[in-house]
Amino acid sequence: MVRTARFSEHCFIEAATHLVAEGGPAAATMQAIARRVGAPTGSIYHRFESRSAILSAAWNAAYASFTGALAPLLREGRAREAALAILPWSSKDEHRARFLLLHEPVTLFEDAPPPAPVREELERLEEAFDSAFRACVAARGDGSVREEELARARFLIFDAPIAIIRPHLLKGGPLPPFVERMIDELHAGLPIAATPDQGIRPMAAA
Amino acid sequence: MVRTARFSEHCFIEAATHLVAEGGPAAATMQAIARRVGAPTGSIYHRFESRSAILSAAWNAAYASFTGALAPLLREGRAREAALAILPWSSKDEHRARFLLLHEPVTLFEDAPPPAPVREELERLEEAFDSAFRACVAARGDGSVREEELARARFLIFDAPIAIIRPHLLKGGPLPPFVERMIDELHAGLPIAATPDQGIRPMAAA
DNA sequence: GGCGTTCTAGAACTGCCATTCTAAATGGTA
DNA sequence: TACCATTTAGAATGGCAGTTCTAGAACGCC
Repeated sequence: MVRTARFSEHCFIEAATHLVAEGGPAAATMQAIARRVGAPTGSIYHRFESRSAILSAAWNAAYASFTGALAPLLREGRAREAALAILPWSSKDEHRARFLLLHEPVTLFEDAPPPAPVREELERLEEAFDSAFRACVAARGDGSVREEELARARFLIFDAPIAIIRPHLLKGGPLPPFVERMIDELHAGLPIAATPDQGIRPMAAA
Repeated sequence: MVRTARFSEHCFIEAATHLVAEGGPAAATMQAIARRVGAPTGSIYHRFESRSAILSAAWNAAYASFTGALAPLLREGRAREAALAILPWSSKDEHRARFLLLHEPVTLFEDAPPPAPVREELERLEEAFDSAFRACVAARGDGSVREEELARARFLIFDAPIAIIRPHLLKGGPLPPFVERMIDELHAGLPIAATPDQGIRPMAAA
C-alpha cells in the first residue's frame, strides 16, 4: 500500500508494559511510552485511540499469556502442574509478570474506561479461564461444581501462587527455590474438594 | 488559642480512604477529598503538606489498624487465630480493608514520595510487624528463624488470607462463610515449620 | 513516474489538578 | 474590648499530560 510503519502496535504495548512494571501506572504516560520507543507522541494515536486503550491492550496481552499457560493444564485436571506453571511463566519475562501480578486493573483504567472491543476481549479471556477452572473442578469430583470448590481451586491454582511469589516480585531478583515447595505442599495439604462438614481440627468449627 | 477548627486531620484521612476504596487512587484528588468533607481545598494544606502526605497518612492508619489486630496474637504464637483475625477486621469497616488490601503502596505514592516523618512511621510499623512474625516463628520451632519459615508464616498468616478474601472484596458484599474454613484448613495442611527435605509426594522433588 | 494513502514528526491546544495566595472570619486571652 | 494566631474560604496560578492538528515524508500501485 503505502508508507511502511516504523513503530508497531506491539512495540508500544511492550513499552507500556515495561513502564508500568518498573514505575507503576502513573509512570506510563503517553510521552514516556513514546520516548521509550523513540516515536513522537502523536504516532501512538495511529494505533490506539486513547491511553486506556493501550494500557488495557497491554493488560489483555499479559493476561492472555498467563492464562494461556495454565488453561490447557486445567482442562486436563492437572491442578498441581497448573499452580506451578506460574514459576516458569513469571521468570520467562519478569516485566510482564510484574505488570500483571502487581497491579489491579482498577488502578489502570480509573481515569477512562477502555474502549468496548478491548473490554469485550478481556471478558472473553476471563470466561475462557473460568471455564477451564470449572472443567478442572468437575474432573476431580463427581462432575458437579460447587461455588466453594471453585473458590478453592482459584485460590490454590491462581491466587495462592501469585501471593507466594508477589513479595519476591516486589523486591525484584530471582525467586528463592523454596517457593516451589510451598506451592507443592499447599496442594498436598488443601484439597480442592471441600470436606463437607468434618472440621480438620476440633477448634476449627468456631 | 484562636479560631476553632471545623475540619480535623481525621476527617480528611477518612474521606481519602473512602475515595480510594471506592474509586482507586486517582479518584482521591484534593478537590474530591475537600468536597466530600465539605471544606475548601486550601484547608487540607493546613493539616497535610501535600497530596502524598494525606494518602500516606491514610495508608499508615489502615496498616496500623490491621497489623495492630494481628501482632498481639503473633507474639503469643497463635498463628491460626492471627490468620483468622483478618475476617472480623475487614468486615468491621470494609472501606479501610478495600483501601489497604486492594492497592499496592506504589500506586499511591508514585507521583511524589511521602514526607520523611510519615515514611519513617511506616518503616516503624513494618518493623514492628516483622518482629511479631519472627517471634511467632521462633515460638513454634527451636527458637531459630530461617528465611523459609518466615516466608511461610507471612504467607499463611498474611498473604494467603488476603488472597482468599480479595476476590470477594473486589466484588463487594459480605464474605461467604467458607472463607473461614479455607483459612483453617490451610493452617492444618501447611505447617509453618518447613519440612527440611522429604517431599510430601514423590513428584514434589522436581 | 506521479498519486494517494498511511505514516512520521512535533508543535499546539485543552483541561484538570496540586498548590499557593489573599482576604475575611473566629474566638480565647490580655 | 482589642488583639492576633489560626482557620475558613475560594479564587488564582502553574505545570503537566492526554489529545488534536498541521505539515511533510515514504512507499506501493496504476
